[in-house]
Amino acid sequence: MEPVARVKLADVARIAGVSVATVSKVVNGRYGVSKDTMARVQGVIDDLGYAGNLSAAGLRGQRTNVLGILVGGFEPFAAELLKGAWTGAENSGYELLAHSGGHGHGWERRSLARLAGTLIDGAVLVTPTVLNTATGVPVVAIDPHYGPSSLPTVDSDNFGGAYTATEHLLDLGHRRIAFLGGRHDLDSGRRREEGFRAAMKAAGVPIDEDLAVETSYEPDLAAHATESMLSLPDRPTAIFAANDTTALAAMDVALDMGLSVPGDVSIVGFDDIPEAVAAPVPLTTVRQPLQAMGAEAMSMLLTMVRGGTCEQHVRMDTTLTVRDSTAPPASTAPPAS
Amino acid sequence: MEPVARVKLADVARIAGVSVATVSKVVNGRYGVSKDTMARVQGVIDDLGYAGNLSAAGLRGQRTNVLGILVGGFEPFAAELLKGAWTGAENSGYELLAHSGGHGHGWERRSLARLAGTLIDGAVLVTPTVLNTATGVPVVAIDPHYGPSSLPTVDSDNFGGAYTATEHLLDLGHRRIAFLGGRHDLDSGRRREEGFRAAMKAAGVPIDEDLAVETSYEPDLAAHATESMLSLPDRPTAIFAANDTTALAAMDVALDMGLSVPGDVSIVGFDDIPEAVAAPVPLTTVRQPLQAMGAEAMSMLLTMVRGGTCEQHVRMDTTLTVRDSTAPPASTAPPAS
DNA sequence: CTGTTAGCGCGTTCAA
DNA sequence: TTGAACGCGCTAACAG
Repeated sequence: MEPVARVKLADVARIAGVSVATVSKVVNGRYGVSKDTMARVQGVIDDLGYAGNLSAAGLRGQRTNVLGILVGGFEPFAAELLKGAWTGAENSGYELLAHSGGHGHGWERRSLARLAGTLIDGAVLVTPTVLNTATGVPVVAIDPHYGPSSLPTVDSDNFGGAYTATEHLLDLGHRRIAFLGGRHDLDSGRRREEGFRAAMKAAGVPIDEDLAVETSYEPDLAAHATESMLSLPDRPTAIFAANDTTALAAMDVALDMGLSVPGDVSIVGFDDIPEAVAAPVPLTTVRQPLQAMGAEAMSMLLTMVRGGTCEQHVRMDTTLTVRDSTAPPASTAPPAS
Repeated sequence: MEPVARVKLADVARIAGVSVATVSKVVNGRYGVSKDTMARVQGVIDDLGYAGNLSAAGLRGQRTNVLGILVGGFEPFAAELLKGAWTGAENSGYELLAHSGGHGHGWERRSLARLAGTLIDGAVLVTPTVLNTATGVPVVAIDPHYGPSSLPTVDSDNFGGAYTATEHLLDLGHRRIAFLGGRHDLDSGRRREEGFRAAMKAAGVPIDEDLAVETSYEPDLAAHATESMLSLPDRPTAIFAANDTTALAAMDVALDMGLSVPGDVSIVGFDDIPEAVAAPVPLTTVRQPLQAMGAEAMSMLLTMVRGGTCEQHVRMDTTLTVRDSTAPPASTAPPAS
């Protein structure tokens, strides 16, 4: 026994005394229905609270008027992009469907395959690493594997941001700087590391490779690495983490170890997620305009689904946002200017 | 000519030299396929990168292993709930689909009708005002129209939170307090107003009804109302807004008018969205544990889709979070203790 | 203007 | 162990 029968097109048709085709036309605002019939059918639709089944409509028709945002998970980074994408799609006539496809490798291709064409008319892909563009619907990538690719892409100046952040630490007098690297399978991750290394090199400061680790942006890995490094006899005086989540994990560890931030160790992050400013010690970080990036990607997608063409690559600026987690190293006098 | 053909079950079957039924069994791990066949089919699936179409599978089958979070829009409040719901669903074996159903009245019923049963096996409804439970799938409501209803519900102590916030302003010495009310069609909105009124009454401070307006949580309406009230000869010395979004809109207006916050006017919000702490003047607000609420709702939903029964009503505590947007009124000495 | 009909891609009988 | 056939709810041709 079905718990409750959902009302379907055929129910409306039966009660209104017309065929399903006619109801479909009314629902979709197609021409070829008399005013009378339309009114009667609409009345039944309202009475019954009928709303078309998205799966069925998508499976049969060509369009759904729904756009997708495909992410690995609803974490703070993706959530900011979501907010931006939503504002970018307001009054566009499209509904939004955000899909969290699980963490396994290749989720982006899988998500796309499962949704594209039938459920969504186009998609924004967040940090995709595998790009199989054979999907049949317009796709825009945010912060993908290989910077600008075959897909229209939105990213930010990761190299410049990392360079500036490292310079900031160097200017404060830090020399022993640890680097919590991100994901090497993302263009952004590699560029942040390049920016770090370039700034160190330009300052003539050698990098202790034991202090440069990769975390894949996993907070747990970052926490472990931080604990090891801060337990060293000659521990680093500063940590540059390739994203805020790992920076905050590092901060937690440092504080738990009884160290002062920034007194004993300075910490810089990357992204400027909302959690950065709300941290125990407000985090100095490289700001990416995440909401603007989401809105821009959505705007590009809208252009494409409407048949237009858009920029192949939009790069946003990053800005260093200095808060309370960075200061000169304790044992060092401020650098002579 | 189709742009690109998506790979479907039939393609896999053809290339593997078996029927679609066999491929379907392999995909869904059903019994009745020889090891050899299974391996060959799996190989083709991997080669082609096949992933089943969600619409078709949902339309035909009974379950999709996808849970929905239905919201009016991806704004900060909903985004926090999303983050929590995501953590609550990790390692559950379910994918998540967040749907932003547009702003029209009745979006929650419409969203549910379009997704439930075929696309999603259950749903978390965020601030629904119309609850037609005839959907056939388990549903959990967060912050609904009428507190605990026929649906399992998660909310927070809205009355107590508003009472405490008002007391805070009264304790600081404020007497002329404006109230930017929320949505009367939400239980939470009415309770916040009740809390405000109860605290004022308990303190013996009369409410100037001209200073108590409803904004429906619309920032524009809040901004207008604030501008009017702050232009009064005897303007209020404090504003209690029923949510952070309207509180921040009020703050913008006050600052734009050249007033000091909290020097000229104190402002208190409700929710503690991430934007509250990042505001020009960090906002004093009543904190709802939004992420915990999202996680709890998802956990209840998981229990239900797995056939269990869950609490009918979970109420979370609210806590006043004092930041920089509140202070004693300028012209008044601190109250004698 | 209205109704009949044929699938969209898949899961599930049931027969081979 | 495998495959053919049916139908989920809907849209789009086309026929009336």
